[in-house]
Amino acid sequence: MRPYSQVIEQLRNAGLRPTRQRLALAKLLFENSPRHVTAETLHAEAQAASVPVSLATVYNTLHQFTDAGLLREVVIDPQRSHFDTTTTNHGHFYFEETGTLQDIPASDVVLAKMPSLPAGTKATSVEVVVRLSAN
Amino acid sequence: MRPYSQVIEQLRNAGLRPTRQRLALAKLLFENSPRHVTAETLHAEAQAASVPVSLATVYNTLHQFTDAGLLREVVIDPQRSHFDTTTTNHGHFYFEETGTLQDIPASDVVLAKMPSLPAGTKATSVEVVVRLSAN
DNA sequence: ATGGTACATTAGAAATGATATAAGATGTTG
DNA sequence: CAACATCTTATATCATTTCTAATGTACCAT
Repeated sequence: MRPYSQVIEQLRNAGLRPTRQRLALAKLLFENSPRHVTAETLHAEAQAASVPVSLATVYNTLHQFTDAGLLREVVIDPQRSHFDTTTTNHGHFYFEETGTLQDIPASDVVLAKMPSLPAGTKATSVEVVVRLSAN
Repeated sequence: MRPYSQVIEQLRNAGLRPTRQRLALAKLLFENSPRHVTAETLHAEAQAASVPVSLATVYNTLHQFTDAGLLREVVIDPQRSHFDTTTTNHGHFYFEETGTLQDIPASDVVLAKMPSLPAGTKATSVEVVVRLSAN
């Protein structure tokens, strides 16, 4: 059994070597997928799991995974970047008090129609963001 | 004719004095509304218009206007915050190459239904973001 | 397999850049 | 004029990026 053969394959396709750090972070990310992390929270998790990895490497890895299509960056928090293991278009709830994210079930977000795009452009993502505060 | 009576009124309602700087920034913002700015671009505009105002004041003013409901903060760019003179819920195109924003006509963004919210929360905004790259 | 070489990757520290804060100077209101 | 808000400049903060030396990895030839 080779639990990461798929991730390894995707890393190779992206020209990324399957290093110890990348595999450890991939394990944390995808073993409990779907989930959302920030560089800080993932770094803290790695430390807690006794995976020695520097914060700079966490940042690099998150961006490399994003470029490789394994993650999606979610820009929703003015303070920090979030990353999502679900890479298909979908919406998010953002809890303003806690700064955490939650996926909106795809069935709950239905765009009646796709807006017509400016000439010469193509859409790289379509996202619906609902900001929430305590009631 | 008092071109800013409305803005002055709204500032007063928010407990903000209509100072020279605030009125000058309001003029830049709302005279060519609807529009989008960042702290940097608005500061540069003020300088160009010979309105001496510090960058710190621009930041403060943008947030005060946002709290007063005159502006809306748009979180869409991992690098900086954008502010929009249109405060009602609406969508944005984000041009990844240039980092600029453009409103999506409201008629073009129609949510088939509002997602059901987690218990104990209320939505403070609903936004649709379409990221664009060159075709 | 083994050793070697080129190159990718990592870590830690330092740099960067947007934004926030502090303290003193200035403006505004009553 | 007194009380207080606002502005400015400089400084602080914090997330993120960059730099550089050390280390790891892949590929090649033996």
